[in-house]
Amino acid sequence: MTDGRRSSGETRAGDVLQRMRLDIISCVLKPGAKLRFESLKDMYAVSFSTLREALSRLVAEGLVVAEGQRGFIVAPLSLADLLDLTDVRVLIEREALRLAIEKGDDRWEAEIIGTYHRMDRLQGRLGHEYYLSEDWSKVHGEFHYALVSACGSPNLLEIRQKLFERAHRYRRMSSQFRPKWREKDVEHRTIMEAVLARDPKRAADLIERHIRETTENVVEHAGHLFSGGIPRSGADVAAE
Amino acid sequence: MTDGRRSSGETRAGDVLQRMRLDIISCVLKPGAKLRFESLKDMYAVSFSTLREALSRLVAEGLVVAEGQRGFIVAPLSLADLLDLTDVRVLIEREALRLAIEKGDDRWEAEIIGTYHRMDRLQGRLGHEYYLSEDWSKVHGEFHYALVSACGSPNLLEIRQKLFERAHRYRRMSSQFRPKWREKDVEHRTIMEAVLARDPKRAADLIERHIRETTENVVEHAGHLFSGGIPRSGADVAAE
DNA sequence: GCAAACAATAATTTCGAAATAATGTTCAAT
DNA sequence: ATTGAACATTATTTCGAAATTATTGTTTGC
Repeated sequence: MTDGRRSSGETRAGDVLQRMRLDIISCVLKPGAKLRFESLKDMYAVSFSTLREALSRLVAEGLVVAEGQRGFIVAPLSLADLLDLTDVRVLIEREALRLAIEKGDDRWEAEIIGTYHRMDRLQGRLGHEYYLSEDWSKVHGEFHYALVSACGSPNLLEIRQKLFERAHRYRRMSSQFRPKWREKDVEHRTIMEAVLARDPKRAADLIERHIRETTENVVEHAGHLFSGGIPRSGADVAAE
Repeated sequence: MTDGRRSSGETRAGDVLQRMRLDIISCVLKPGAKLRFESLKDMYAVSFSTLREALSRLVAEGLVVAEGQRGFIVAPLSLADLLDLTDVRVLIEREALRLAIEKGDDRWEAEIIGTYHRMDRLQGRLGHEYYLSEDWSKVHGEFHYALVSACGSPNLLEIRQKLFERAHRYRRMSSQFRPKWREKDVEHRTIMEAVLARDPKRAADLIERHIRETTENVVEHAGHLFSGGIPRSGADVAAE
């Protein structure tokens, strides 16, 4: 074993999978970028087959695209995909939140309050550009997960998680253009309050607005980064 | 190349993936069964790595479960999973159908009528045990896909497809106990009529009933095949 | 007789070389 | 100058052996 930090019970391929997923979500590996095996082999210090396994799983997650027999690329971002993703996320998040509010117990409430607190404090510590921090993104993700975690549906949670991760790449695009993140902060608190007050309709409406406003932010501030209405990869643009 | 039938542009791993998926869905590979590499290597005539890639993708699709460093098993079926799957499918199918009815054009209508016709004729040819036929299952799947295909959301369609395939394994369980498939036949026609009449509410209600009744059928006729009512994985049980 | 430690076996997981497909280049013919 | 075929190069895909890890069976000490 070359890396002692590998968590027990995990295969090396699973380990690389997680690391690559984070790198794609955080755009270290850029959308549309070609994934050459030689580079990746150095980057993650594993062999062809192990890489291939990780890439294959990422394909099924929608973060990587397999191009026939021409290798793999990081799944491109496009306006069309963002808009579609947003609609599907709204559907899933609303339902998951509704169910969680219906079924959640004390422990669930505590987890929400806890993650919100951590997110809030970290935010204060990081200052006004907190949204650029990967640490904050992590806690932010945990907060949103906590909200719906009590929905009782493993399938819904799994689908939600994959969509959330894909959406993070778009969020990151707009974060570089300093959007109105202060408003987002208030939204998180408002959502939490509605959820803890067990108001499913209000909570669902708030989470929908939360998601849609973020999307609008991306379209407004970073929409010009997309080639057009047509979903095209960065590689395609570079090739012109 | 050992197999000339490999479709162009496809990798061998992708080919094995498809074949394994069909074998799992049709329960040639039985739920919970251990997937030993030696057997699979003979069965699909490929090497370790190629198999591993196909298995990895199936893990991400939820048809196979990776057990730490103890290999792979076919994803087990359980009552809890069936019930959860049913609820999520209802959510997705309703929305997809609503959108399709809103956006569908003439070509979409024609495709629905066409697949229904094929399904109906094949059924007549196959006689009263048509539901055991894999050919019929294929057309049946195409009919249900046709209904929602015009929804305009690639993400929704992809999620729906994966859930549909997973559900097929449960449908198959009950089909061996001769459920009331004749009623299903009438339902398909009724659903089609509601869809073509562009009645989203009625169509969504019908598709929901269609899905839920099939689930109830499975629970009633084949529920005893599940280990217990409690949703627990083999790993959880072993850990106690 | 039982349990723990150890050895033997059988499985999975990883590796890097070999095969295969895609891409880029040269060069002749129009 | 442009096209296209043949060749060279580069990258991916596949393979099977080697390393690692789990499982089974055996022995040893209590």
